[in-house]
Amino acid sequence: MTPLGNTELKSTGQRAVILEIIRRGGGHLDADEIHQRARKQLPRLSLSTVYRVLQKFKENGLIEERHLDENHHHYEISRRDEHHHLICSGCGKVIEFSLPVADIITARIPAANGFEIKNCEINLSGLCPECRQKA
Amino acid sequence: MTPLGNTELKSTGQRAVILEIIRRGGGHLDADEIHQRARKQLPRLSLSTVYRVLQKFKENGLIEERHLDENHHHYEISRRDEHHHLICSGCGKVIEFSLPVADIITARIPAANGFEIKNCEINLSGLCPECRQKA
DNA sequence: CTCCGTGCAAACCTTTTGCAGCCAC
DNA sequence: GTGGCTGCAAAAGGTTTGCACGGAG
Repeated sequence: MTPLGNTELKSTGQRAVILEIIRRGGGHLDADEIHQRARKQLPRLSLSTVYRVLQKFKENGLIEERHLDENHHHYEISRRDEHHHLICSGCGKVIEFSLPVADIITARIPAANGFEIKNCEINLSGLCPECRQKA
Repeated sequence: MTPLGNTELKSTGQRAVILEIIRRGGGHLDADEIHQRARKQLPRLSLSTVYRVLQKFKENGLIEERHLDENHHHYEISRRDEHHHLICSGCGKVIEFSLPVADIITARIPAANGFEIKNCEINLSGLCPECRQKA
């Protein structure tokens, strides 16, 4: 098999399946969901392999780890744009949006002067219009 | 003993000690650190009590839960202003700053229209000027 | 042939829960 | 006196690790 992306990772069936699932997953799958979906094709795939593969993918920049809630890690394919997620605590709907938060902070916060922001993640939750109406 | 704040919580020695530790803690203690510090005054205090007290304090708005890293919950005394944390991954230094992110998003993101943002937390990490120089 | 990758089981760590006794109100 | 609070121990849930085997390069 050909290598995964431009990485030095060995290309295996498990990795191909997992990467494809993440790609198709719309971006908000946790390890357990990935495992369950992957098992349909690879019934003997173990959860620890999923975790190890996710770790490797992350190290190699193929995917990014998100923390949409405080209990799980979620994974999505790496993208260029800085984007964030707004989650409805009523129905679980996820709204994605772009906002250069790091730039805004650098520009507006004197205390952040000279600080090199490497990682920026926003966790937002609230109620979407539909759920507000119900409440 | 007098009630804690204006809440309906029963006032106990354990709660007073824990609240005082959080107050003095500069705002970034996790449950285990709180437990260890509290034990100096209450050697028999159990970790589960710490968790239960934190839960109660949170429900009653006395403290807020933060997620400065993905592995632990951190706690700080509730404040009025929307403020966030910039963490140096080199030395662990925490820079606090105010920024009405929720307002910025509401104003700039059409997709967020009608969404009621209840909770907003930013996780930022990077390198402070000193650590940048060392690297 | 050599390592890296994998499955399995067990360990780990933070957080939660069940239960019996205790204390603030 | 009663219901909430506490300590202890055990469980839960997500994630990591040790080990021996197997497969990619």
